[in-house]
Amino acid sequence: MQKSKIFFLVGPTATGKSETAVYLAKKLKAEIVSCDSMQVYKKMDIITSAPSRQIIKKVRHHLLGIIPPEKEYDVSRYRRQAAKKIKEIIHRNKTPLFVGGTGLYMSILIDGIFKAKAQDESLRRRLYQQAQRLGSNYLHKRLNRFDPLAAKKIHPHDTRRIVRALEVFETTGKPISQLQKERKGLGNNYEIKIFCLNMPRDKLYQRIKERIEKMFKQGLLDEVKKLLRLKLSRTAHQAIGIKELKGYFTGQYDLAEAKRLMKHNTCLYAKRQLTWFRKDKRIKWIEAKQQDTPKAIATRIFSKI
RNA sequence: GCCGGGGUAGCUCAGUGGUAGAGCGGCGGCCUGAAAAGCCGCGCGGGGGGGGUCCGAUUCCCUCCCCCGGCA
Repeated sequence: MQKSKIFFLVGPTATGKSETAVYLAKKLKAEIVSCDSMQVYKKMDIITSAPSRQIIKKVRHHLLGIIPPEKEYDVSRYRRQAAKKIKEIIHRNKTPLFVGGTGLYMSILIDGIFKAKAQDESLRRRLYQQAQRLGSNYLHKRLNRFDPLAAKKIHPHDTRRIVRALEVFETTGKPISQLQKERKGLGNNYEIKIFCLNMPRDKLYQRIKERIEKMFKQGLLDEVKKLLRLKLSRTAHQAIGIKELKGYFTGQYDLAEAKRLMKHNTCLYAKRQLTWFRKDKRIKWIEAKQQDTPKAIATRIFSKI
C-alpha cells in the first residue's frame, strides 16, 4: 500500500509562508496545520502574526489559537495534537500541509520523541535553585556521574538542558542520552516532503522590520496591554514583543527602543531558525526572489513535487 | 586662506616603533517535554592616498585629499 503524503512548508519568520501556503494548499487539496509554538495561543494574533481571517477563510486551518495564553504548551502536546490532525485530514481524503517556523516541532513530529513523564515541577524548582546557588557547572558535574554521554553533549552553562537531563534521570532512572535514542516518529508511516522558504538575508531583515511596524499599526500595543493583565504562562510569555513592550510600559525606555529591541530580537530569531533548518538535509530550499508573489512561489513549489 | 582637532572593523572609538584591540552590530553553530526559549563559538581589518626615516611604521617626518570646530 502506498504511503500517504504529508507536506511541510517551513522557513524563517516573515518570509510569507502563510500566504504561500494558501495557494499551495489549493493545488494540493490540502488542509493546513500550523507548526508554530506561539500561534497555538489565543489572544495573540497580532504579536504572533497569525494568519489573517481572509487567509483562514480560504483554506481550513488547524492548531491556531487553541490554547489560552495562561496555559503552558510544549512539544509533546503539539506532537499528540498534530498526529491526530493528520489522521483526521487523511480520513477526509485531504492532504496535511504543515506550515510554520518551529523547527523542533517539525522534527519531533517526523522523527519522534522519547517517552517520559510530564515535567516534575517541584523537582525542577529544586534543581534550578541549586543551579542558582551552586552554579550550572556544579549540576553539570553531577550529570556527568549519571550520564556522561549527555554531559559531554550539553554545555556546562546550558542550565536548562542540564536540569532536564537530571530531571529525566531522577524520574525515570534512565539516562536521557539513552532514552533519546528511542524515538519513533511519523516519518516512516508517511511520505514526507519539506520545503523551506528563504530569501537573501538583508531582504529578510527588511521584511521583519516592516512586519513589526505593521504589527503596531494593527494594534499591537493594545493587544499586549491586555495580555499583560493576564497571568501569562511561561511559554506564552516568551513571544517576542512581550518583554520588549513590558519594558516600555514600565517606563524603562521609550517606544522607539522597544521597537528596536523587537526588530533585533526577531532578526536573531530568524537566524536561529535558519541554522536549524540548514541542518535538516531532507529539506528542499525555495529561494524567494524580489518580484515573487506568494502565488508564484506556490506554483514553483508545486512544480517540484 | 589661516589655526586647531580628527581620518584604524559595518558603526562609535582605544592603543603600540615590531605582522592591531573593545563595545555595539554582523556571521556561524548546538538543540529530543520552555524552542519566538536557552546555550556556545568567530574580529569579520589592504590602518585616507603618495613619499621618506628605520632592520621594521598603523605608530616618527614630509606632502596631498577628506571631515569637524574656530578665525577670516
